[in-house]
Amino acid sequence: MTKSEQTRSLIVDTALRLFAERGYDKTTMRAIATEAGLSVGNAYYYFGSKEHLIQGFYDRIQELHFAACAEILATETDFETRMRRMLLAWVDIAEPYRAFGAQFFRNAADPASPLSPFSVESTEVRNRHIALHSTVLNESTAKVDGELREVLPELMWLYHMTVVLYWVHDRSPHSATTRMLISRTTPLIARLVGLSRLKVFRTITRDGVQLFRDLGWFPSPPKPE
Amino acid sequence: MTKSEQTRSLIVDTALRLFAERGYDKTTMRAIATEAGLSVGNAYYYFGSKEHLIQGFYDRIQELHFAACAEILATETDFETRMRRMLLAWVDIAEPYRAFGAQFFRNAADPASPLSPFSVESTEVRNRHIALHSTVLNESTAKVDGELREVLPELMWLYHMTVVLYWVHDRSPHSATTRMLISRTTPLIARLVGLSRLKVFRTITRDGVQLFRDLGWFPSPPKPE
DNA sequence: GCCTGATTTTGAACATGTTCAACGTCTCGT
DNA sequence: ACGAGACGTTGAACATGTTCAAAATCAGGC
Repeated sequence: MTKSEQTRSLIVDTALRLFAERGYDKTTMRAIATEAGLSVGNAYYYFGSKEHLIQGFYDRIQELHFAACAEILATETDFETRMRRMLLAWVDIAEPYRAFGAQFFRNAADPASPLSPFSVESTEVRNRHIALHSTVLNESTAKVDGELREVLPELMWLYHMTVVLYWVHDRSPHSATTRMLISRTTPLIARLVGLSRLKVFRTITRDGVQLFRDLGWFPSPPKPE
Repeated sequence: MTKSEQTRSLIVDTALRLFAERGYDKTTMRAIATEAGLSVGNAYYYFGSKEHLIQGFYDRIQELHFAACAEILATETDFETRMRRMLLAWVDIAEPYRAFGAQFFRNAADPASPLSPFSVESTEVRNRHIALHSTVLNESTAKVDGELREVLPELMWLYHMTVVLYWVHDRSPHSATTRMLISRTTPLIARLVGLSRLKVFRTITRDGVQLFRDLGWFPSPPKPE
């Protein structure tokens, strides 16, 4: 690890600690710089803005989530169970950050922000996450309509994002309500996915998949600066 | 209209004009105050923050949208057509604000913000909007499963919010992609709603509706200050 | 008309994210 | 070892949302 990488880590560590202690808004760039033992300007040399520090939060969560999923996905084969446990694991991991996690999504919802899950800058993280959903699906025993199968991981990711949106609004202890949402929607989804092969559904499934394809991703993701 | 109301209107008018001219971020509170012919502090006497000015934007859009829908809903009886035209009317009306509309949703996504469509402060606007969706449904010829019918307007509103989320990311000319999304999802939804009465669907519909009810609205909406 | 309290208005001061010109340090070819 | 250019660092200055004590204005009672 180079000196420069060390400094980056140091800044992210300090920032996340302070965010956890006082919340995002209450943590000033001056405080972060001071705590990390460098000047304000120097922090800006490494991170273009305060928002960019949040990327460290995302990366950390994703890393922990992937590790937690490895166990689950190695032993479980039922589609619904895999998906449910994968999502619940995410909630477990994100739990400590919930208090100030909401602050982050203010930026995430801004299409112009590089932190938006739909942004070009997030492509790599997003694709890695979609790949995780692929694994959940492909190594399961689920029987899925052929056409749907191809886009299903992306749809599952969108479903995950919806759960996250719900989660940031969730004030219940231990994110209980979000957990309920997950435990009760995954069976519904699994059933719908199963039904996708029925004749009555065939045409509607096909139309839906075709529309999703025609839209590509989001209409025209923000250009990289 | 009292003097005080006039001043409020004046501020909102000035702000919206400047937002449209230069965008949200580029418009400073100082500029708004100067243009409106008052002091910065005075603007803060009427609006708690810059964000609060955005409420004026929402109100204006809703008013125009309701007016536009009146015509449509008076003549058309087909459910899918009513819903589609209602949504397309929204896009028409919001079009001029699209360039900076995205900025607004940064706040809307923050659960702590009174501007969030899910917030307690937005209850009235939200209910009025849900009532509009009720009208779209109830005065149409659509045949819907009884249980589903009760919650469908709320679900339609959530669908509308999803379209709006898509719209803020849309960079295509004349919001063409969003329009395509609308024109092609409404038939799917209408078909699904129709299918809701089929036997295969009955149980899944019932479970979905029950879950929606159990969740209440969002888990625990932010308390009013 | 004048007093009193409420309402409204002011602008300077403050907090904080961000920029930038200047300066230091490190690397590497000669 | 030296010079040059790249890389890293600094802190003061800037921009802008927000606050607040003071002043101005207004409304109503006498």
